[in-house]
Amino acid sequence: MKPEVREKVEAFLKEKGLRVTRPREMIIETIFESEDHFSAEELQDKVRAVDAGASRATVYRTLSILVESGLLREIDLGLGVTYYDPNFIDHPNHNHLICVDCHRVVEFEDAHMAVLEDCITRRLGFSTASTSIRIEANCEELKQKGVCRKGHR
Amino acid sequence: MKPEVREKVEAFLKEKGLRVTRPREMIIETIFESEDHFSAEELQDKVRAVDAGASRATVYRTLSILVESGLLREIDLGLGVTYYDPNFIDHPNHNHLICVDCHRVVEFEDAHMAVLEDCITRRLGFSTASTSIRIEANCEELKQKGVCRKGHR
DNA sequence: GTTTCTGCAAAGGTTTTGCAACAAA
DNA sequence: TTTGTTGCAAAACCTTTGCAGAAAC
Repeated sequence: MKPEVREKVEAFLKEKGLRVTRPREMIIETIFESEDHFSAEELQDKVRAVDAGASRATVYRTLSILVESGLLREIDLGLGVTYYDPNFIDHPNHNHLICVDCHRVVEFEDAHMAVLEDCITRRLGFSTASTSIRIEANCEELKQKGVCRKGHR
Repeated sequence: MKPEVREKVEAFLKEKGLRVTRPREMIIETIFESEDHFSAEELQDKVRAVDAGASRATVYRTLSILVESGLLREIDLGLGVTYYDPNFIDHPNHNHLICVDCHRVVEFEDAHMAVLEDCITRRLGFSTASTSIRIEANCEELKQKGVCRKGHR
């Protein structure tokens, strides 16, 4: 876990008066030790691998707390399960491109996009306090060579 | 149902050799007689209101067929239920702005956005065959006046 | 010692599916 | 008549919740 992330997480726990329990600690550690997106189930499997684990209920409850605090963000990859993104602490303005072929997710930041997004949003009568852009696309590699790095499909 | 929509839907049914049954007819008619987004449950309620209705299973099965055919698109409004958008036949390139405050959904098309989206997508190694952009935003009206037209929250 | 948290198991809600009866072509 | 479709009910899924025991502070 990066120092600045650890700092924010610890500050958050202290501020909210949340108790530092073993399951909670393990879950938070596991989430922020990687930049990968994950589902609740994937998280639980990871936690179980390094420790006694935590119950499904505790996993969901901890996720819920972190999302509410803004440290973690829910993202929809169109797979019918909620995924979570731990990278918003480091990159508050990133967006996602989701490959509909291989389900690969690529994070990107683009200043032009941010400006344009802001224009459009205002024009429609909204403010940009909390926007997120998701692009669904097709894998060029798959289209041309019939395969893609992730190997799905 | 607009003529061009009816044309495409009928062509699709014929091409796939799908039978024109009463429930199927009613469901398709109901979907495309309005431009509203809807959930499976909302659709079933609407169908039930004008006719004997159709079972939940048939509603879901018909939705599934239409989505597969490209006549209807699933959209995620972040409400935990799948919503459907019947407007892609008329406006294949529109995008959605979703108000996280009132859940209002605004459709928009923007040429600059389309170009930029294409640039970013290519730069990342993907093709733009099937992209969609979703902007989450806050309602300006709600922020300033404490209410918004939809009345939620 | 309080207060919060955990785990379990049950419940909740949406979507899918197996199967026998039924209807379209 | 043949083949595809329907409806029902059950199952499958993911996620949430009530509650009693356990753990943090």
